[in-house]
Amino acid sequence: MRRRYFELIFDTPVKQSWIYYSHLEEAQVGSRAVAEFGRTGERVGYIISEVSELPSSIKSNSLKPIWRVVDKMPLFGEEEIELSRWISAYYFCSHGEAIAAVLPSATRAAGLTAISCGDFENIAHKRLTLSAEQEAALAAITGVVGSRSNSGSGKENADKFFANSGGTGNADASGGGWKTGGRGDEEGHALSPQHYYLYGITGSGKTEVFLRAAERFLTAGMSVIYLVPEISLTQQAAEIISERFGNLAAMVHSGLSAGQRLAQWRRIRAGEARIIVGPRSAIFAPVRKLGLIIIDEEHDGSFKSGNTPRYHSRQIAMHRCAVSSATLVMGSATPSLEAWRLMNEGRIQRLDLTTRLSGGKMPDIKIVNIEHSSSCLSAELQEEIRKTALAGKQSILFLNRRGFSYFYHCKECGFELTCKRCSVSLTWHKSIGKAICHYCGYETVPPESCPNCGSLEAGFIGIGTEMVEEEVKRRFPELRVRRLDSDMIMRKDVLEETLTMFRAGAIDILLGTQMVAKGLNFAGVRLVGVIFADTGLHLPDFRAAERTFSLIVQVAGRAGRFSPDGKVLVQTLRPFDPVIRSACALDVEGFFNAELENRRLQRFPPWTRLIRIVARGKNKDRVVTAINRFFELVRPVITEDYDILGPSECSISLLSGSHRHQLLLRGENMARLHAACRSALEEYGIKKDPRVYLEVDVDPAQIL
DNA sequence: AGCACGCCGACT
DNA sequence: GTCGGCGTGCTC
Repeated sequence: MRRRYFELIFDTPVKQSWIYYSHLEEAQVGSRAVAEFGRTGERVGYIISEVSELPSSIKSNSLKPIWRVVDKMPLFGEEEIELSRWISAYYFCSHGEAIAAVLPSATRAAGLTAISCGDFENIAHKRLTLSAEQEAALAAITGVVGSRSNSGSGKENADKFFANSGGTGNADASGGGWKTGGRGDEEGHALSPQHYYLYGITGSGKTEVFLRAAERFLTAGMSVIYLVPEISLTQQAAEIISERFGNLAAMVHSGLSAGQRLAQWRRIRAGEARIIVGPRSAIFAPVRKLGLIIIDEEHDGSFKSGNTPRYHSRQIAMHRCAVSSATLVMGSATPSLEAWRLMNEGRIQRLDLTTRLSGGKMPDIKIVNIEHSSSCLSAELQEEIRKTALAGKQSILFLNRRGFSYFYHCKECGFELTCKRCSVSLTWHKSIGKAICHYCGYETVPPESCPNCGSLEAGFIGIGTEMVEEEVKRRFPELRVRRLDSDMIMRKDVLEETLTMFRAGAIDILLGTQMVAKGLNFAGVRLVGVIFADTGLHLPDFRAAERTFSLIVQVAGRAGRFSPDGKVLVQTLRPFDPVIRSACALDVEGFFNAELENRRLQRFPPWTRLIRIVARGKNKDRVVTAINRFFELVRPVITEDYDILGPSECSISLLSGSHRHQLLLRGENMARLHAACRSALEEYGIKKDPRVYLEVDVDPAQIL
C-alpha cells in the first residue's frame, strides 16, 4: 500500500489539525486512529480528511505514522465533521474538542443503550383519544410532513435569533437537506416557521402530542430526536417510547459501557434506530433523514453544557433543523424567555394546551409569609403536612438552595440591597467587607441598618437543606422522610430507588432540590411545599426571576396531578414580590410579558446576545492583568451600539483555587459579537499569559 | 490539556 | 551533592 496522508484532530484545546501518514488500508476519513501525539505517547485522533499533497509548511520527514486504525467502519461522516466545525466556530473551542463532544466517547458523551421490546407496527394502537387542542397542535406540527421543499426557510428562522453565527463557519449549511419521500398532503400552509411550541400547563398532554408527531415522521420514513432534561424525565420518557416504538427506539443516557454506546451509535447511523431519546448530548445522534426534533421542557437548564464546548442543545437543534429542513417542536408550561419572545413575534408557532387531563385540576396555591416564623416549616405548612398524611397522601417539600443563597434582607420592611445600575442583588463579600455587583463592578459597604426603614433587623441570611430535613424529622417522627438532592444521588441508584419507593407509597415526604420539581408524576401527591421561594431570586444573575418563576410553577404542577384536591404552600419573606405572586397565581403570561419588558429595559437576553469571557488562574494579579488586556483588545473592535460589561470579579470569585474575573460582550447581533470576540482572542493569543485560562461562553446560561 | 525539558530550594 | 518544585514551550 502506498503512503497516504491524513488530517487528524485530537481532543485538546489546541486549535489545529495535524498530518500523519499511513500505509494502512483501513485508514479512512471518519475513523479514529491511534498515533503518537507530541510527547504524550499513544493517543486517539479523529481522521477528518485525506490530503493528497502536503502543505509546504510541513516537512515530510517530520511526519509520524498512524499506528493503528480503531474503526474498520467509519464512525462519522461529513455531517458530523461539518457539525463539529460549526460548533467549534460558534462556541470558540477547538475542532477536536467539538468532535469529541459529538461522538460517543468513553468519558465525555452520554451513552446509548438499546431498548427493544416488540414491534413498532404492533404497538401503535392502545392510545388515548386526543382532545381537540391536542388534535389541532398535532395537525399544525405534522401538517408540513412531506410538503417541505428544501429551501432555507427554516434556516433563516433559526439564524435570525438563536443560531446566527455568521462568518464563523456556518458557511455551509449547504443543502444538507434531503428530498421528502412524498407523502401526500401538499397543501402546505405557511411553511415559514417550522418551529413550534407546545405551551400548556403541567399535565395537559404534551407528551401524547409529541409521540403522535414522532409517529407521523417515523411513518414517513424520517428520524426523530427527542430531548428530555437530565435525570428525572429520562426514565419516564424512555419507558413510554420504548413501549410505543419498540426496536425503532434508542435510548441515550449516561452510565453505560463504551461498547454499548458504540453499538447504539452504529445502530442509529445505520438507520436501524430512528427515534432517539435522551438528554442534552442526544442532539448529536447521527440519524439519517432527520425529520423532527422534540425538546421537552425546553426551559430546562440541563440543555446547556457546563463543559467545553459549552453548547446549548436548543441551539444545536436549530442548526440541525436548518441544515436538514427538519421541524422543531419544543414544549413547556414555562418557556424560556427566548422562546417566548419568538412566539410573540410569530417566529415560533405557539400551540396552546389549556386543560389538565386525567381528572386533575391545577392545585390551590397559597402564599405563606414566613417573616415571623421561627421554623423553616410554618404553622400552615405543618398543618397541611399533617392533613396530607392523615388522608394517606404524600407531600413534596422543595427547597432550591444553592451554594450561595446569601443576601441582605431587612426583616422589618423587606428591603434588599441591589445594584443601582443593573438592578440585581449585591453579593456580600465578607473578606473585604463590601457588597459587590458582578455585572458592572459596583461596590459598596453594606449599611449597618436598613437604608429604607432604619431597622437593625437587617443583614445577610440563608437557609440550608439539611436543616429542613432535621426539622421535618423532629416534628414528624412518625412519617417516612427521604431527602433527594445532588448529594444524595452521588450513590448510583439512590435516585431510582427513592422514586420507586415514593411511587409505591413507602415514603410520606419527599424533600429535595430541583430534582423533585421536574416532571415527576405521582398520583399520591397532594401537597407541595416550597420551603423558601426567595432563594434563587436574589442571585446576581439576570435570569434569577425567570428561574424562580419556572421552578415554582413546575413544582406546583406536581400536586394534584390526578386528583382535584391538590394543595401548594409557597413560603416566602416577600409575599408581595411580583415574581412570586405571578408564579402562585400561575399567571404565566403576566410574568413573561413583565419580565420581557424588564429585560428590554436592561438590555439583556432575549433582546440582546451575550458572550462571556472568564479569566481564571491561581494568581489573582495575573488574572486581573489578563482580563484587562483582553478588555483593551476587544474595546476597539466593539461598535458603539454594543457594549462590554466589566471587567469585574465573578460572583464565584474563587473556584477550585482559581481566581476568576469576567467580561460580558453584549449586542443584538451574534455574528458581530462573534467577530469582535474572535479578533480579540487572536490578538490575545500572541502574548498570552499561560498561567491564566480564558474561558469563552457563548449565550451563557448563568453568569456567576 | 498533557507532558518533558529546565533551572532554583531542603533533604538522605 | 541529588530530588523535585512548577514555569515554559510544543504537539504533524
